[in-house]
Amino acid sequence: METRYMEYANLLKQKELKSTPQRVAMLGILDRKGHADIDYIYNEIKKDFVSISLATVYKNVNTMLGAGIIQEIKVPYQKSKFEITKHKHSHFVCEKCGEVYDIQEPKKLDVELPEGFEPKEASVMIMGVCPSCK
Amino acid sequence: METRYMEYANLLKQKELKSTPQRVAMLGILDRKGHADIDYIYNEIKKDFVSISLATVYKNVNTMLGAGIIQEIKVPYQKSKFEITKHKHSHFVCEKCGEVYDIQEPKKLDVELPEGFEPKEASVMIMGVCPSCK
DNA sequence: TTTTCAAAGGAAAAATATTTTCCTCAGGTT
DNA sequence: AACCTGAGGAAAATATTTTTCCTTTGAAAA
Repeated sequence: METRYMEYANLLKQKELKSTPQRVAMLGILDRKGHADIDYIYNEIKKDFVSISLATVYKNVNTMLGAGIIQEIKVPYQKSKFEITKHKHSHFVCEKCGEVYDIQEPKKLDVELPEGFEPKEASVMIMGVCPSCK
Repeated sequence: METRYMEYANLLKQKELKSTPQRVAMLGILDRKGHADIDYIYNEIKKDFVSISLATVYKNVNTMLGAGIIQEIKVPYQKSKFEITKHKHSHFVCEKCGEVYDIQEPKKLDVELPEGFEPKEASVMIMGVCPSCK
């Protein structure tokens, strides 16, 4: 996965952020897990960076959110999860295990908006049971 | 609005919860505002119940959530808001003022789910600009 | 009505969660 | 190699939410 690390480093630099081992590791964790909350990221990264501070994880999450490198997903009944920004998509959340999955967004979505409402974008979330939990 | 208070009282009793003036007031605030976060509810209710504890607001929100009387709405970039449970609907969130509006849900929603995913329900949120902010 | 009792309210403390401060260190440029 | 700004770590400060403990009250029963 050497190449991946380089990708993350470049991604950070493109956004005018310093590429640090901690940030690269965080992106690696998010890439592998798909969707992770702060605690997951912190516990995972501690395996490689034993003395990393939780504050660093928070600070990097906020910085990378601000740069648009990652995005926050607010999930019902759970702490927010984060994912690396990619092509627009929707989410499926398993109500058994809580796992979040990316799914393709509906091709079209006709919502009836009252007069004067200007839609900019839509987000769709499906709750249900995932294959592993059936 | 006398009648409304009776409605709230009955609503609580139907769910086996004690009807207290504080709970009735909270429901009244939610009904009037539509969607409110903890701080809004607390600040509003303090006008009538000067010495109410923030803990009481939290406890009642959790209790009424558990009973299904109210529901939590996780809004991007904001603290969670709560609303009285009503017929199923979607939400429009104004990215300028943060206000949440109820809108009718899309008639149909065809999402392509990978094999093995069992959808139970969908939630749609539209971000955009509301009439007041245009 | 009065009595009764579990559940609710209030105050304060505790537990969680997140951000900030402050100082040292390191990434990336000169 | 030297420089400088931004990043990391530790700890403190804030913010948020829950719990504890004791008093009060809603509402059912007597």
